[in-house]
Amino acid sequence: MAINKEIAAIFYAIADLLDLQGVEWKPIAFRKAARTLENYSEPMDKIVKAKGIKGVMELPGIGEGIGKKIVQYVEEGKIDEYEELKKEIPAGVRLMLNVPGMGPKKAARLYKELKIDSLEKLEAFAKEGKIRALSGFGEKSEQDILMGLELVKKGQERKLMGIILPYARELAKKINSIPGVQRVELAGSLRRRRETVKDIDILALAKDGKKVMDAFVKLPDVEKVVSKGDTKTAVILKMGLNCDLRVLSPEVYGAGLVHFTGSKEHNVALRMLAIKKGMKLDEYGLFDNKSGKNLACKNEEDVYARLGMQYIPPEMRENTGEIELAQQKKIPELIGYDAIHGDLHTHTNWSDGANTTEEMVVRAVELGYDYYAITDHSKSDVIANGLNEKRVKEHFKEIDALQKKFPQIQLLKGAEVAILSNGKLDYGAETLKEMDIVVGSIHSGFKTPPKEMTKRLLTAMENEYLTFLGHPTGRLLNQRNPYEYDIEKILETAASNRIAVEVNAFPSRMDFDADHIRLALQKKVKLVINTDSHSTQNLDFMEFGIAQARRGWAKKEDVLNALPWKAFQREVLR
DNA sequence: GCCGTTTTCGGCCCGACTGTTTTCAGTCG
Ligand SMILES: Nc1nc2c(ncn2[C@H]2C[C@H](O)[C@@H](COP(=O)(O)OP(=O)(O)OP(=O)(O)O)O2)c(=O)[nH]1
Ligand SMILES: [Mg+2]
Ligand SMILES: [Mg+2]
Ligand SMILES: [Zn+2]
Repeated sequence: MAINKEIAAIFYAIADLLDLQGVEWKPIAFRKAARTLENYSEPMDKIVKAKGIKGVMELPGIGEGIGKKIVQYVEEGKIDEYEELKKEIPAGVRLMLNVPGMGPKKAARLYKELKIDSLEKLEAFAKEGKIRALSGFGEKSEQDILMGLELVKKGQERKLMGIILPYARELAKKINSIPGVQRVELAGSLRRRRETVKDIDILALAKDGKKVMDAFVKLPDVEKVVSKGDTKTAVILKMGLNCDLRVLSPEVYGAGLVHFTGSKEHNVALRMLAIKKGMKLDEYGLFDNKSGKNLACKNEEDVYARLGMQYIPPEMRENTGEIELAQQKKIPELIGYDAIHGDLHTHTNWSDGANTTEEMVVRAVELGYDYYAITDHSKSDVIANGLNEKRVKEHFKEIDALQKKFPQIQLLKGAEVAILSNGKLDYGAETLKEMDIVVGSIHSGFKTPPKEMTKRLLTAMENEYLTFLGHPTGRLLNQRNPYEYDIEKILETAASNRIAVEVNAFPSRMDFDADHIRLALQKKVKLVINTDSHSTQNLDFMEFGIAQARRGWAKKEDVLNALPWKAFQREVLR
């Protein structure tokens, strides 16, 4: 897992360095391989050990050349070509690529012709007006570089989708009320519901693009205009993110939305498919090469259909096999956004939640849930004000009383029980047996070596009371890496012990991720989708968890809390 | 460097916007 990310990072670096050397095509190949590794949930060392180079060459975009490099990294912890490239090009030159507007061609020229090999030198040269001496560079280029350097210093990290989506919806409404705008859609990674987003991409349909753009850049949300045309405008928003607005004519809604939803890799794959079929695909339509006729542009369905494919839901558009599935008409019926009947991982102010149990239950009733589990922290999670056995009993008495008051919802007693370092659960059987839902979570010892961590989880999964593993990799987006263990082994055990795994919808968690979900489903492990709410507002996070499950190609049947109460009771509670 | 029911060689997505340009390369989405 971590090793895949390590190798991917090296491949991205190799791609950049080759780009700087003006090498053609190879950078694309290395980036494609890097992306394959990032999305692959089995660690490369395991594959190499089991099947050698043949094993890695089965993966898309990985052939003999790149395969050998993976094997070398697994065996020696380094890759020769990368070591060579690093000697040829100073690290600072690659960093210069982070400056917006600075690509490999410009960076290479600044390095070759002015010996600029660091961000500091770049700044100094720009300030002193020494860059304009180069043909093709001018005063404006120097200003752009200086402004770009400021952005690099700020260091923009990707933002949490769950935080940005509500804001983006509001912004979309404002754009929708610009005169002449007929329709607005969120696009890009937001529409695909990636767990993090770099920017907000919005598609607007209107006849007169220029008018819309003029009004758009005057919105109070806009801090600064980066570029502005009649059909494409990029701005920096006051809230800190960039926003790309694309305005297209309503007739090309479908082709435009396919294009602007992406992913890039999905688009490229679709376009190559079109080429094979004697057509051309862009944001204005799918065109027949011979007649030049626009064959499909109105709806997304039309575009896919004309390419011989089923409609592909946005959450699946990552070019990780969905195109082949759509060609075989085997796109799964993904779990719907209204399919969840109960939240199974929630907190109250008995531990570290902000609201009372009753306030949480009231909101759960409002959300229309059939059942609702209250799962506060266990005693070892002291910072989270975890409950000892005595307080658990008291809390459960309160829940019994609330059940009488709210007969329209089935309240489930539970706990998010710490999995201790020895793998034992934080409560004994006499406490656990009183519970309907037992969430097993790791909240300590994240750096435990993989072998021990695997054993720890296996021990926990021996516990007959365990219902599911909570936030199963423990990652915190932008903050903490996943803890490492043998995921395949754990999933196989989960399947045989009938223990589910969670898709945690909390915006900074979103854990499992899409690739782990797909692996879990391959192993016939059931999912539960929960908010891990610490307040009544948090209960609205459910849609993000469902999105994540859809990104992992989950169907309703794969998700335990998509079962209506009676079936849930029969199949899950014991 | 990868890949193949039209290819084992010769392709590899395609268009918008900008700056420095007299006709377009570079970057980006
Ligand atoms: N055909 C094509 N489409 C692209 C390319 N780059 C981007 N797009 C399309 C698909 C993207 O989803 C969409 C928005 O671009 P972004 O750079 O904002 O990427 P995206 O939103 O997918 O991810 P992000 O979270 O912003 O990094 O534009 C490209 O190189 N070719
Ligand atoms: Mg985007
Ligand atoms: Mg964008
Ligand atoms: Zn929790």
